[in-house]
Formats: sequence, C-alpha cells, structure tokens
Amino acid sequence: MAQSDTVDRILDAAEELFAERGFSETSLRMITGKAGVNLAAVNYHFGSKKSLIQAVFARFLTPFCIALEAAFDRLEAETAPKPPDLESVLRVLTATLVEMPRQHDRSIAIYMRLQGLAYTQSQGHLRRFLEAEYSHTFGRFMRLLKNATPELSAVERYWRNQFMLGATAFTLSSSDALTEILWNKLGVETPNEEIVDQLVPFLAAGMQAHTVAHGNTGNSDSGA
Amino acid sequence: MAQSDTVDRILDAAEELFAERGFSETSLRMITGKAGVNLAAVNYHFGSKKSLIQAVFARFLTPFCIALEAAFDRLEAETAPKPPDLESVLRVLTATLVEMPRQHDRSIAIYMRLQGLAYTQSQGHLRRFLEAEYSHTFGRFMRLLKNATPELSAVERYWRNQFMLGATAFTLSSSDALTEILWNKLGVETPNEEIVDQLVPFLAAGMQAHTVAHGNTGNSDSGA
DNA sequence: AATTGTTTGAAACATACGTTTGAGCCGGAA
DNA sequence: TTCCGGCTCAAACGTATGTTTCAAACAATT
Repeated sequence: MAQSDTVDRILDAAEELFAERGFSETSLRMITGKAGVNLAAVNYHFGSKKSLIQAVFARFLTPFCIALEAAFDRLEAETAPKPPDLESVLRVLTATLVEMPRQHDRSIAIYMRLQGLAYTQSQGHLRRFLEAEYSHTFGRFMRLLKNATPELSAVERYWRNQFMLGATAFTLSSSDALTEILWNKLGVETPNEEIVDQLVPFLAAGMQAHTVAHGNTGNSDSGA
Repeated sequence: MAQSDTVDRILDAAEELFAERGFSETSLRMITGKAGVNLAAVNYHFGSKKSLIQAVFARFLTPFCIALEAAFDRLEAETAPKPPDLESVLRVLTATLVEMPRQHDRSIAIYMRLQGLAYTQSQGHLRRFLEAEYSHTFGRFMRLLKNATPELSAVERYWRNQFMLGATAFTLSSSDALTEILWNKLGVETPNEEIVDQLVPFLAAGMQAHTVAHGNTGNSDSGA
C-alpha cells in the first residue's frame, strides 16, 4: 500500500458514508471498515473525527471555489460593464457544480448532499470552518445576486435569498432519495444535471416575482 | 405530579431538544433531565426512543392535518366547481400553519424544523410512520397543487414541489435566527406572518415559471 | 385497612462510540 | 548491518448511549 494511500481511502469512504448517513450516524469503525484500513489510522492521520469531517469538505470545496471564482471572472468579463443578469449568475453556479467532480468519477449528488448536511446538521465546528475558509467566494456570489436584482428592497432580497438557499440545499441534499421516489412513481429517471435545469428557472422566477404591496422599507440597500 | 403529566413533560422537552439538536444528537438523558422526570420513564411510557420520536410528530401533526383538511374543505366549497388556484392553495396551507400552534405558545419554527429534520435525517422508521399516518392529507394537497398547475408535466411538478417544500422548511425552520440577523443588519423586524407573505408569491412565481424546453416526458399525468 | 395495578426511582446492564497506547513492521540513510 | 522515522496493527481505555431490572411509592378499589 503506497505512501499515503490510506489518507485518500479514508477520505473516499468517509465522503460516501457521511453523504448517505449523516455525520453522527457514521462511526469511525464503519469508515475504516469500508476503507480497509485500521481504526487508529483516522486519529493518526487526521487527529479527530471533527477534523476528518472538515477534511472531507476541504477536498471538494477548495477546488470548487477556485473553479467558481474563475467562472465568475469570465462571466463578469463577458457582460462588462453591465453586471450579469440573475439567470446567468445562477446558471454559472449550477454549471460549475455539475461539472466539478467528473475527475473523481463520483455522483455530484454526494457533494450536494454533503453541502446540504452542512446546513442541516448542527455541527457548529463545521459551520465555523466553512465560514472561515470559504466566506470570500460566498460573499462574491451574494454581491452578484444583489446587482442582478436591483428592483428588490433589501428586505425582500434577504428573504428571497433564503428561499433560494432552502430550495437548493433541501432538494439537492436528498436528490438521490427523491429521484428514486420519482422513479417508483412515474418510471422517470432524473439525472442531477436535469434537476438543476429545473431548479434554475424556478429560482429565477421566484426571485423576480412581483413584489407584494406591503407597508415596509425603502429600496435597495445592503446585500444579504 | 398529576396522572400522565410525565408523558406531556417528556414530549415537551423532546420536541424542543429534537428541534434544536436533531434526533441522534439528543440523548434520553438530556430529555428526561430537561423534563425533570426519571430516565426510565421514557421507555416505560413510550417503549423506545424511536417511538418517542414518532409520538412527538403525532402530537402536532394530527391536529394540524385535521385543521388543514377542514380549511381545504372550505376553500373547495368557495371556488366550486372550479378548482382553487395555486396561490389560494398555498395561502390556505401557510395560514393554517401559522395559526396552528398558538394554543401551545410555541414558535412555529420548532414544528417547521422538526418537519425539516424528518426529511433530512435518515431515520427510516420516521419516514415510514409519517407515510402511513399522514399520506391522506399530503396526497390531497398534492392533488390540489396538480389541479392548480395543469400546464406542468408530472415530472416538473414533482421537482417544483420539492423546491417549494425546501424553501419553506428551510426558511421557517430557522426563522427566528434569520429574523434576528436581518434585524442586526437592517434594523427591520419581520414577524412570521410577513415571512409567509413574502414566501407565497415567491413559491407561486417559481411554480409557474416558464417551462424549460427539455427532451423529456409528455404532459400532465399522475399526481406526485 | 388491605389489596391491586400503575407509575416512579436508583442502579445496573450491555453495547457502541471516539480516542489512546505500545509493540511491531517497513524502507531508506548512515 | 544498524539505526531511525513514519506508519500500521490489535488491543484496550474511558465514556456515553438505549434499555432493563426490581424494589419502593402511589392511587384507587374492595
């Protein structure tokens, strides 16, 4: 067994098991069993289970954020000096997501589910880690969204951002289960690429829904 | 301590702790500690932790579904013989939801979060329980949605339903935290009623977004 | 007051977990 | 060959979990 083959085998197994069972429900013994390595290897190479979880996210999130920033660069260059419109921003995001993990021949669903779990399962340390590590890219995305929806008040944009986030995280985090249910019901298979094809127009339309006449707040201010 | 006060105290504590920490992360000792009852009481009254989880859901979901069915009855009577339009259906749902837990003086967020957890955390037994117990009301809601969106294919409707569910569950489940963040940022308070006022147009617009031209599936078929 | 069935209480049970230990293995440098 | 650092391994550690036990307390009925 070559040098640090062990590290990658652990990450592969953990990634898969975390995605399908959650963090607390996945024991180190399951992971090392699946990886075919010794139990102690996790604590030797990663220090703790928490660090393992963070390492799993770092392995796919770091290259993803790099690719995403590059894609944003390209998009903004194309549309300059005008800011990119909403659907373009969303499409760049989902396209980068869908094309990312081909290298590792893994279903995107795994990473989507992990991303969803990051929001859903408490895991305070994970939230802090992601915030510290990837807030730059996240903030840039938020700024693009703001420029793409100038007609919204700050309050409206804030809540609609949450709606988008929810629809995305929630759906993608259970995309495998949902796809299977649909298969049993209608006999139709929906690859993840198609789910996001459905998702983008839904989100764009929701964001641009006619504003509800309410007694609140002036126009456009802070981001989200 | 009156007759089965214990049962209710356990349910109250469990409800709150499950909502804020998840199922696996909440131990029976935390629950009985918070409830001020003996550890063994849970297994005595409920049989197991799994049954406790189901009981927590049953206590709020059963009256909610009854209220919802009644509200649907009224709505369909009003609009007969035409089926109610999409926004009416959504508004009836959210209104019932918002008005429900006044009795117990508990934030709706708790129940929303529980509902979200039911989807997110694996917990196969819970999914089976909810399916067996509440599929009738859920199915009726789906049928109303179908009649309100005849232009959608079955596949599109299925996925857009999930998007709606996600946006709703995700947002409302953290509505307290999100409201506080917004207050700190813009100095604006958003009561839950107003959140759903923002949510309904978002969902309705998303549901009715122009269909994406894709190579799949004919038109309207089974429900979802 | 005695008896019955139900509910509580403190303690223990068996199991699973994350983590630590220390002896052993192996490959490259001296 | 000897030595040494990185790595693996089986075993154990301490702790936390869900569940069970059984005696004591209680409420209601006879």
